[in-house]
Amino acid sequence: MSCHKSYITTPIYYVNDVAHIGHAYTTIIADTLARYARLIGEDTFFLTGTDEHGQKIQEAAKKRGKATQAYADEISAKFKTLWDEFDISYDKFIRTTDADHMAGVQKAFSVMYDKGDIYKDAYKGHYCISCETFFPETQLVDGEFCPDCGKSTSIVEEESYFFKLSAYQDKLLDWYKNSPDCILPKSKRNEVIRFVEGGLNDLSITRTSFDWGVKLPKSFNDPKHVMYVWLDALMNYVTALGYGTDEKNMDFWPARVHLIGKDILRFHAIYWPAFLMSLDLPLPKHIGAHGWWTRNGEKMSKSKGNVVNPKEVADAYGLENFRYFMLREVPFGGDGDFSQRALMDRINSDLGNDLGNLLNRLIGMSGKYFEGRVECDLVEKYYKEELDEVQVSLNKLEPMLFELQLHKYLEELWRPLTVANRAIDKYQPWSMIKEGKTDETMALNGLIATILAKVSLMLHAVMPKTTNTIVNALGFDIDPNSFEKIIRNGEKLEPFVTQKREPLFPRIEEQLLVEKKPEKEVKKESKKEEKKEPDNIALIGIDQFFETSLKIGTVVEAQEVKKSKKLLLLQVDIGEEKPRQVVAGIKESYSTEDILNTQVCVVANLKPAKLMGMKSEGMLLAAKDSDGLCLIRPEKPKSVGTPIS
RNA sequence: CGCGGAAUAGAGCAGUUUGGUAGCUCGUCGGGCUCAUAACCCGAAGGUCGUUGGUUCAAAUCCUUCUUCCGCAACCA
Repeated sequence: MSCHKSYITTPIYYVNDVAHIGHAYTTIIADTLARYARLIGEDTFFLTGTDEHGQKIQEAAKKRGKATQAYADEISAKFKTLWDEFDISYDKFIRTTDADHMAGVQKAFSVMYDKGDIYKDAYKGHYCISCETFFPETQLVDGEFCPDCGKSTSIVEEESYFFKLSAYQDKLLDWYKNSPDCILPKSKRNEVIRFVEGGLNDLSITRTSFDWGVKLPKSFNDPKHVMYVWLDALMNYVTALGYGTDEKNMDFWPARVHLIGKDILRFHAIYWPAFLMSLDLPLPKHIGAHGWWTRNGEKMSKSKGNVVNPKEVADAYGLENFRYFMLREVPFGGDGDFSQRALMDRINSDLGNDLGNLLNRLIGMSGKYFEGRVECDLVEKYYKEELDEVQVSLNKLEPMLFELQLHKYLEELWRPLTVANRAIDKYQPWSMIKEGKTDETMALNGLIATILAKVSLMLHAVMPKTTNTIVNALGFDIDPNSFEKIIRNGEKLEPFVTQKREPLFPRIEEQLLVEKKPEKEVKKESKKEEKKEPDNIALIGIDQFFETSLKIGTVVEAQEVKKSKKLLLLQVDIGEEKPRQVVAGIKESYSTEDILNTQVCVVANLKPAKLMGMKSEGMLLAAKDSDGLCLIRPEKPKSVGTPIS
């Protein structure tokens, strides 16, 4: 092995989320790699955990009337429990609220600062308080207003520490170019390269607007700052190994692979390596970004009620079957579709027919012809050709795994099963036994057993318990020792005796879970969810409501905005001298014909904003859910300029 | 013209670097077999390789036109 230490990570999951299939997918891929690494005898460290800092958590806890830490404890425990139920073999579950993590982050901050990569800036102007974001002069609307929310930006309001990300642009590009596999799949690497080539801005890495985070080291004597969530979160990958504290496991660094979802690619592929360079730490070998899961071809969303609950699926169909399905079904990096049909097909066809049934055939034949005895001594003598064919497939496997080509890995791993099933047909043991070819028949059973053993060993990382059940029937256990013997050294199986057993993968004839609820129920449910909202939103007085000027307007002109997916450029008459120009993000749901000469509700006293270079002097009221957007219109035509209240 | 990717059998995909008989999995149809979970094995049908033009003895592959889809960026007042 090229590296005898294997460090494998998942992201730390944000505790404001509920665990969904995406979390499960990342974690299962990582678990598979970790299990395989252990099986081949590598010293392995597998990390997962939770990200618990940030304003959102602080607010969420407050709303529920809980202490922030208590709230974080609660949700973090839910993730941990889920992974335990999912048989995830993590070596450490890190929490960003762990004392040694926080100490490590502070240490890193000092190191970066001493290196000159962090500077404090009183950032003159252009900080939007409500968006908590800085904007360069060029992006501001009319030289003052926030391009995001249109509110006035402030000049000296917020001070912040900055990380000199811009200084690492060339070094990052060198890394991408010199390490073709640093970001997988390759298409994502290209994306990152293009982005970095476009120029990097320095990164604001502290906040003063909330305090639920890691404080700066005491030596800075600057207590109002807490570290920004990405610096805090990303550092977990090394603090988990003892960075900045006992350094106990730092010899696992650099990571063999960071597994992530494609949504957080930029943080991992740009910020993280830059931080590491600043800390003079080596860079990870691979960053693997996987795609999304859809449900029956549709995007999953709460309002559609079609979110896949991984626990529910695992309970119904079997955890390891589900693992197999997720890894086999989609090419790494691509989006995958979850449907019970596809899952059932995989279980019945791949697992039941090809694998489980092969074990049954062996049990049947050995039972009928040899009272269950299976011996492998003569396998090579009679079936060399088949053994060689199997070996060709096995030899291809390992590189695929560490290149994250799990679907190809499993596809290739199934070839030996076909070799076995075909051999039975070809040599017809039921005829051989009648002809007195006892040795040949025994050897054929030995061949099947050998193939089952090898496939089980190579499948173990994906289906740990199931494969152990199989090899137990073949008289041994899966461990690094048996792996070494049977896979690496090609040793023969010891003689064993088979026993009848229930099929490993009973056929599934009907969907086990009730599919998507009827439309009406879904709507009810989403209404319920919406009802919850008011509890969380502060009440306002009527005066405050009247601060918003809403008016009826008629769209007198409408045209598409070129190069924009969402924007329409409208002229709306709201009873003033001239129609207002409004840039509305409704192109995906409304064409220019749909909206021309129709009436809409306009927010008339919004500060002007600039969108893709065009001035917008108002906004249209609309309701948006996952199915798209719907304008709010007067039920009957009203004269333009009519106030709404 | 912001950057990039993709379009191949009913479905999902490989093949394109380096032009030379279009392949895999599932599904469908036909046959075989009985050790086995209506499982297994063999065979067949099914594709003008998105569109236009070109280079070439020869194009899914190289160049060109257009169309559609998808990422990223931008943007959602």
